Amino acid sequence: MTADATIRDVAKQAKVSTATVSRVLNNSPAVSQETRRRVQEAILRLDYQPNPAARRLSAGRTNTIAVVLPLFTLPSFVERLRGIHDELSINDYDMVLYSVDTPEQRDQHLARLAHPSRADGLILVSLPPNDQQAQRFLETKMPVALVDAYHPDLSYVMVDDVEGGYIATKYLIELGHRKIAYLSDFLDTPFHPSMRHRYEGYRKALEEAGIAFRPEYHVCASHGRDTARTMAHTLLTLADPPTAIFTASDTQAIGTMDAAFELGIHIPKALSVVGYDDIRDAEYVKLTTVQQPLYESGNIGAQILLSLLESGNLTPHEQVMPLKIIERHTTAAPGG
Amino acid sequence: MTADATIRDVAKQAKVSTATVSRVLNNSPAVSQETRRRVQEAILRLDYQPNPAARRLSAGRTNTIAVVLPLFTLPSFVERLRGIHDELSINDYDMVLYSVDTPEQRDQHLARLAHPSRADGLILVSLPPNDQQAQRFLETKMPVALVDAYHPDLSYVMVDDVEGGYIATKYLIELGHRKIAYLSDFLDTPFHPSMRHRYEGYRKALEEAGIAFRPEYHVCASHGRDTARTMAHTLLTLADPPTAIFTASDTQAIGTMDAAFELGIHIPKALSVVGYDDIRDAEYVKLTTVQQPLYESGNIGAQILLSLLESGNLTPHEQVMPLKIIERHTTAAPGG
DNA sequence: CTGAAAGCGCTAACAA
DNA sequence: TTGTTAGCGCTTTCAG
Repeated sequence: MTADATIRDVAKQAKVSTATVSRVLNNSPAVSQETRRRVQEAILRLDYQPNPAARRLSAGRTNTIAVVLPLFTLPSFVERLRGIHDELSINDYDMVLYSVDTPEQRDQHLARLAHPSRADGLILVSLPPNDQQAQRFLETKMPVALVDAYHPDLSYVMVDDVEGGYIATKYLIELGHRKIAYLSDFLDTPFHPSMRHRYEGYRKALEEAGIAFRPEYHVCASHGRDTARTMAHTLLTLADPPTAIFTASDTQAIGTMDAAFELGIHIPKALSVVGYDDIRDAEYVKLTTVQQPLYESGNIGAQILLSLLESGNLTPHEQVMPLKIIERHTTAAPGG
Repeated sequence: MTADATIRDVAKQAKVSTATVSRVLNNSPAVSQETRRRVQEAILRLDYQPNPAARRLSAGRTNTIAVVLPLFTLPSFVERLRGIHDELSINDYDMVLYSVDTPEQRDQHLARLAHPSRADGLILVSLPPNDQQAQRFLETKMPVALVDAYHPDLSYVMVDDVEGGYIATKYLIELGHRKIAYLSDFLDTPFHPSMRHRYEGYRKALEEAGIAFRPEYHVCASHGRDTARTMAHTLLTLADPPTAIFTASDTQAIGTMDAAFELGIHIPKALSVVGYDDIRDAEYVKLTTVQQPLYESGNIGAQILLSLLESGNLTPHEQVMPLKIIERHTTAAPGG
């Protein structure tokens, strides 16, 4: 009742050796029914629980997966995390969380976590490692799965953001729009190559439709509803304003809607807006947007990692998740 | 470069004993400058990292805090979790997450986690343990902090929901309302005594102002925007409808706004609405609501737990966090 | 200030 | 099928 029972106490109680108790603990088939029963009874009676630290030290595996992700204030992280958690939990792995806010923190955590004594595997969410780090993982044989991040040498589950930019723009084109602007974050931000990809998709769809790209139709701003409002304002007060605006995020789409409202521009009659992400607010404001499977991405990332662990084989798995347009009420044919 | 360096390798390299390396690792003052330097150099050269499992086993502490919380799909959990994470991270504790969806899962996790070999301490978020579980924690001397949950024998950080119901109602009364309805979840749900508390606060404010409670002004529904809309509808089509509705959550407030919109009832001119929680959407829809400090609650919960660990003393700390009304645009004087 | 040595609680050969 | 035993890598007396 006081000090915790150890494997020795159980052995004594069941009148067997600790090795046998260990066998029962690990479901070894090489134990007779009767012995197994006695041991289990002793375990129950003593309320025995194996000491995880001892187990880890002895067995050389931690039964722990480290999950590293930035901020986790964005709704998308939560959903991804849930997907990861559920899969790990089913497979009886502990999930340790490391949140990263700066590149230095990222480097520091990744360096520490590259040691196999820390975790059996790593999941990096929205956090592409650099080449040196990837190399390190390979050298230390640390299994890694990237979720919403990419590195050529590692397993990943991602969305094709070029495709995302493409389908959003194409959707607008098919609606009849020709004057389509793109409002985004700055294209080359440290953690987010996706920003550039979406832009490329936008350009590609335009080109395919034979619509000339107009530089004044592409504006960048740091992320946020207010800055987006400002940028949208300049877009909408252009001499020849766009009839549709595609934004790199729902937050920016909402800022764009604010600007349209201020200027008395009716959505979707006079302006179509397409966002990206399908955050919760998107539903509330009836925003047409590009949706990616968040929960699934995390879940599949965890599955990939576990399969890596099981096979002991580090051949990278690559999984591209589908993206789709969710049509709501912020888009219509131009002038319609 | 291949197999991980151990403390012995470092000792050899630095030409000292493993005990000395251990001392350096643990910042023991009993090491000479020169020796310390040599050891640190060896550590660097070998890229040595102490094996956490070995450390835990030997030292008898895990350097890990387990955080148990339900669902974690609600935005409030994320904020609380961030608060917890930041504090633990600063103090160099690992945070292991357990998500709980059913009472059985809760019981199972809590039983396992009550063993000191699992974690140095526990934080339960929005998850009140039952008496037996609390008793267990006390017996096993497992330090526990409750965040947004209450048990008389354990440390906790909470909000006073009676107070919350009270200030919301009183705010409406001071605005001049006399016909104030309350729309809530069912009062007695397993994990949420807060529902009943808010109701009590509502009753108390009414009584204090000499306003008779009208049973038809109190409606309950399972949580959700749509069911809230339905219930608000019945409230608003009463022969003598309320001029203000206080809801037990922002989601329900938004459902209430939906109903008012359908019925052509202007907010705030013809109807005032006050929510509870201050979720992100609340800001978007300009909802007046009762706000509680989410990040801080988690942060302080972690602080309390760490102080429990340090002092080795399990005297419960009790922390009540302030609640406040955030005035936005869904409230006004009646008929105003 | 430093080292030798005894564990921490478990697993996994290896024997029997 | 079961037991004996040697570690896993570290911390911590206890001597010196």
